Amino acid sequence: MDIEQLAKIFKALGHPTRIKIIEHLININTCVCGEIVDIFPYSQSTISQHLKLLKESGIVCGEVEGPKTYFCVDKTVLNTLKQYIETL
Amino acid sequence: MDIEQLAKIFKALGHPTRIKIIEHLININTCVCGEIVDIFPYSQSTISQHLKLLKESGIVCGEVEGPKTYFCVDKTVLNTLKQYIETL
DNA sequence: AATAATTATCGTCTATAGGCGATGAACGAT
DNA sequence: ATCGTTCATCGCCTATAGACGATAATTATT
Repeated sequence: MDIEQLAKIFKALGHPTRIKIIEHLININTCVCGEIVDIFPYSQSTISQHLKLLKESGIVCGEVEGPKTYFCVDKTVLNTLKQYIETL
Repeated sequence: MDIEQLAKIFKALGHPTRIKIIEHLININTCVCGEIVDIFPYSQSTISQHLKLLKESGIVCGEVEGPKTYFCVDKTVLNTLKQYIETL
Protein backbone atom coordinates (compact mmCIF):
# COMPACT_ATOMS: atom_id res chain seq x y z
CA MET A 1 0.00 0.00 0.00
CA ASP A 2 1.14 3.50 -0.91
CA ILE A 3 2.38 5.61 1.95
CA GLU A 4 0.19 8.48 0.81
CA GLN A 5 -2.81 6.20 0.99
CA LEU A 6 -1.77 5.07 4.44
CA ALA A 7 -1.46 8.64 5.63
CA LYS A 8 -4.94 9.37 4.31
CA ILE A 9 -6.39 6.47 6.27
CA PHE A 10 -4.60 7.48 9.45
CA LYS A 11 -5.76 11.03 8.95
CA ALA A 12 -9.31 9.82 8.48
CA LEU A 13 -9.04 7.94 11.76
CA GLY A 14 -7.54 11.00 13.42
CA HIS A 15 -10.82 12.26 14.84
CA PRO A 16 -12.76 10.80 17.77
CA THR A 17 -16.09 10.96 16.00
CA ARG A 18 -14.74 9.13 12.96
CA ILE A 19 -13.20 6.43 15.11
CA LYS A 20 -16.55 5.94 16.79
CA ILE A 21 -18.26 5.80 13.42
CA ILE A 22 -15.85 3.10 12.28
CA GLU A 23 -16.41 1.11 15.45
CA HIS A 24 -20.14 1.41 15.01
CA LEU A 25 -19.98 0.35 11.37
CA ILE A 26 -17.97 -2.70 12.34
CA ASN A 27 -20.38 -3.62 15.11
CA ILE A 28 -23.53 -3.48 13.05
CA ASN A 29 -21.91 -4.36 9.73
CA THR A 30 -23.74 -1.81 7.62
CA CYS A 31 -25.46 1.43 8.37
CA VAL A 32 -27.34 4.34 6.94
CA CYS A 33 -26.27 7.96 7.44
CA GLY A 34 -29.37 8.99 9.39
CA GLU A 35 -28.79 6.27 11.90
CA ILE A 36 -25.35 7.65 12.65
CA VAL A 37 -26.72 11.17 12.89
CA ASP A 38 -29.08 9.93 15.60
CA ILE A 39 -26.17 8.63 17.65
CA PHE A 40 -23.95 11.67 17.65
CA PRO A 41 -24.62 15.21 18.83
CA TYR A 42 -23.76 16.68 15.45
CA SER A 43 -25.77 17.89 12.53
CA GLN A 44 -26.55 15.78 9.50
CA SER A 45 -24.19 17.81 7.34
CA THR A 46 -21.32 17.33 9.77
CA ILE A 47 -21.80 13.55 9.91
CA SER A 48 -22.12 13.40 6.15
CA GLN A 49 -18.82 15.27 5.88
CA HIS A 50 -17.12 12.80 8.22
CA LEU A 51 -18.48 9.92 6.17
CA LYS A 52 -17.19 11.56 3.02
CA LEU A 53 -13.69 11.78 4.48
CA LEU A 54 -13.81 8.16 5.57
CA LYS A 55 -14.98 7.16 2.10
CA GLU A 56 -12.27 9.17 0.37
CA SER A 57 -9.63 7.47 2.46
CA GLY A 58 -10.89 4.10 1.27
CA ILE A 59 -11.57 2.63 4.70
CA VAL A 60 -15.31 2.98 4.21
CA CYS A 61 -17.48 2.42 1.18
CA GLY A 62 -21.02 3.54 0.56
CA GLU A 63 -23.68 2.04 -1.64
CA VAL A 64 -26.58 4.15 -2.78
CA GLU A 65 -29.88 2.33 -2.66
CA GLY A 66 -32.84 4.46 -3.38
CA PRO A 67 -32.78 7.58 -1.24
CA LYS A 68 -30.48 5.96 1.31
CA THR A 69 -26.78 5.27 1.32
CA TYR A 70 -25.50 2.19 3.05
CA PHE A 71 -22.07 2.59 4.54
CA CYS A 72 -19.76 -0.20 5.54
CA VAL A 73 -16.12 -0.75 6.36
CA ASP A 74 -13.98 -2.08 3.53
CA LYS A 75 -12.55 -5.20 5.14
CA THR A 76 -9.83 -5.49 2.54
CA VAL A 77 -8.52 -2.03 3.27
CA LEU A 78 -8.88 -2.61 7.00
CA ASN A 79 -6.86 -5.80 6.74
CA THR A 80 -4.19 -4.06 4.73
CA LEU A 81 -4.02 -1.45 7.46
CA LYS A 82 -3.73 -4.14 10.10
CA GLN A 83 -0.94 -5.82 8.18
CA TYR A 84 0.95 -2.56 7.87
CA ILE A 85 0.68 -1.79 11.57
CA GLU A 86 2.06 -5.22 12.31
CA THR A 87 5.23 -4.40 10.40
CA LEU A 88 5.94 -1.46 12.69
CA MET B 1 -6.65 3.50 25.87
CA ASP B 2 -8.75 6.62 25.65
CA ILE B 3 -10.40 7.26 22.32
CA GLU B 4 -9.15 10.84 22.36
CA GLN B 5 -5.63 9.55 22.78
CA LEU B 6 -6.15 7.09 19.96
CA ALA B 7 -7.39 9.84 17.67
CA LYS B 8 -4.32 11.90 18.51
CA ILE B 9 -2.03 9.06 17.54
CA PHE B 10 -3.87 8.42 14.30
CA LYS B 11 -3.78 12.11 13.57
CA ALA B 12 -0.07 12.18 14.22
CA LEU B 13 0.36 9.32 11.76
CA GLY B 14 -1.83 11.11 9.24
CA HIS B 15 1.01 12.72 7.35
CA PRO B 16 3.43 10.99 4.96
CA THR B 17 6.49 12.64 6.43
CA ARG B 18 5.57 11.60 9.95
CA ILE B 19 4.94 8.03 8.88
CA LYS B 20 8.39 7.97 7.31
CA ILE B 21 9.90 9.44 10.45
CA ILE B 22 8.28 6.71 12.52
CA GLU B 23 9.53 4.02 10.15
CA HIS B 24 13.00 5.49 10.31
CA LEU B 25 12.96 5.67 14.09
CA ILE B 26 11.95 2.03 14.27
CA ASN B 27 14.63 0.97 11.84
CA ILE B 28 17.51 2.67 13.59
CA ASN B 29 16.04 2.51 17.09
CA THR B 30 16.98 6.02 18.15
CA CYS B 31 17.77 9.16 16.33
CA VAL B 32 18.66 12.80 16.61
CA CYS B 33 16.67 15.59 15.01
CA GLY B 34 19.45 16.75 12.70
CA GLU B 35 19.78 13.29 11.23
CA ILE B 36 16.12 13.34 10.24
CA VAL B 37 16.48 16.82 8.80
CA ASP B 38 19.21 15.47 6.53
CA ILE B 39 16.90 12.80 5.17
CA PHE B 40 13.92 14.94 4.29
CA PRO B 41 13.62 17.93 1.98
CA TYR B 42 12.23 20.12 4.72
CA SER B 43 13.66 22.74 6.98
CA GLN B 44 14.88 22.05 10.49
CA SER B 45 11.93 23.93 12.00
CA THR B 46 9.43 21.89 10.00
CA ILE B 47 10.94 18.58 11.07
CA SER B 48 11.12 19.78 14.65
CA GLN B 49 7.44 20.61 14.45
CA HIS B 50 6.60 17.14 13.13
CA LEU B 51 8.60 15.60 15.94
CA LYS B 52 6.76 17.75 18.43
CA LEU B 53 3.42 16.50 17.15
CA LEU B 54 4.60 12.90 17.31
CA LYS B 55 5.82 13.45 20.84
CA GLU B 56 2.57 15.09 21.94
CA SER B 57 0.61 12.12 20.65
CA GLY B 58 2.71 9.83 22.82
CA ILE B 59 3.93 7.55 20.04
CA VAL B 60 7.41 9.08 20.20
CA CYS B 61 9.50 10.17 23.15
CA GLY B 62 12.54 12.39 23.21
CA GLU B 63 15.38 12.47 25.66
CA VAL B 64 17.50 15.56 25.91
CA GLU B 65 21.21 14.80 26.23
CA GLY B 66 23.40 17.80 26.05
CA PRO B 67 22.53 19.92 23.06
CA LYS B 68 20.95 16.98 21.28
CA THR B 69 17.59 15.32 21.67
CA TYR B 70 17.33 11.59 21.08
CA PHE B 71 13.99 10.53 19.69
CA CYS B 72 12.61 7.02 19.77
CA VAL B 73 9.33 5.24 19.36
CA ASP B 74 7.51 4.37 22.56
CA LYS B 75 7.10 0.62 22.14
CA THR B 76 4.45 0.45 24.82
CA VAL B 77 2.25 2.96 23.06
CA LEU B 78 2.94 1.33 19.71
CA ASN B 79 1.89 -2.04 21.10
CA THR B 80 -1.26 -0.56 22.55
CA LEU B 81 -2.02 0.85 19.14
CA LYS B 82 -1.42 -2.53 17.54
CA GLN B 83 -3.71 -4.18 20.03
CA TYR B 84 -6.45 -1.69 19.35
CA ILE B 85 -6.23 -2.11 15.60
CA GLU B 86 -6.56 -5.84 16.10
CA THR B 87 -9.91 -5.38 17.78
CA LEU B 88 -11.33 -3.67 14.70
C1' DA C 1 34.34 34.27 27.62
C1' DA C 2 33.38 33.41 23.06
C1' DT C 3 31.98 30.44 19.54
C1' DA C 4 29.91 26.57 17.24
C1' DA C 5 26.43 23.08 17.21
C1' DT C 6 21.91 21.53 18.08
C1' DT C 7 17.16 21.95 18.88
C1' DA C 8 12.91 24.54 20.16
C1' DT C 9 10.01 28.31 19.54
C1' DC C 10 8.02 32.49 17.46
C1' DG C 11 5.77 34.96 13.84
C1' DT C 12 3.95 34.82 9.29
C1' DC C 13 1.63 32.97 5.53
C1' DT C 14 -1.62 29.94 2.92
C1' DA C 15 -4.38 25.83 2.93
C1' DT C 16 -7.23 22.60 5.14
C1' DA C 17 -10.31 20.94 8.95
C1' DG C 18 -14.47 21.05 11.38
C1' DG C 19 -18.68 22.87 12.67
C1' DC C 20 -23.25 24.85 11.18
C1' DG C 21 -27.67 26.05 8.50
C1' DA C 22 -29.61 26.29 4.05
C1' DT C 23 -30.23 24.42 -0.23
C1' DG C 24 -30.12 20.85 -3.91
C1' DA C 25 -30.76 16.26 -5.81
C1' DA C 26 -32.67 11.70 -5.97
C1' DC C 27 -35.98 8.54 -4.86
C1' DG C 28 -40.62 6.47 -2.85
C1' DA C 29 -45.08 6.91 -1.69
C1' DT C 30 -49.39 9.06 -1.98
C1' DA D 1 -47.49 15.60 -9.86
C1' DT D 2 -46.61 16.59 -5.35
C1' DC D 3 -44.73 15.78 -1.07
C1' DG D 4 -41.77 13.69 2.48
C1' DT D 5 -37.51 11.35 3.27
C1' DT D 6 -32.71 10.92 2.85
C1' DC D 7 -28.34 12.29 1.80
C1' DA D 8 -24.82 15.39 -0.42
C1' DT D 9 -23.14 19.83 -1.25
C1' DC D 10 -22.55 24.86 -0.79
C1' DG D 11 -21.24 28.94 1.66
C1' DC D 12 -19.76 30.75 5.83
C1' DC D 13 -17.07 31.04 9.89
C1' DT D 14 -13.28 30.01 13.20
C1' DA D 15 -9.49 27.07 14.45
C1' DT D 16 -5.72 24.24 13.28
C1' DA D 17 -2.12 22.35 10.08
C1' DG D 18 1.97 22.80 7.59
C1' DA D 19 5.57 25.17 5.58
C1' DC D 20 9.27 28.71 6.15
C1' DG D 21 12.98 31.95 8.05
C1' DA D 22 14.56 34.17 12.06
C1' DT D 23 15.56 33.99 16.67
C1' DA D 24 16.14 32.06 21.34
C1' DA D 25 17.95 28.61 24.43
C1' DT D 26 21.06 25.12 25.82
C1' DT D 27 25.36 22.90 25.88
C1' DA D 28 30.33 21.53 24.42
C1' DT D 29 34.45 23.12 22.95
C1' DT D 30 38.14 26.19 22.57
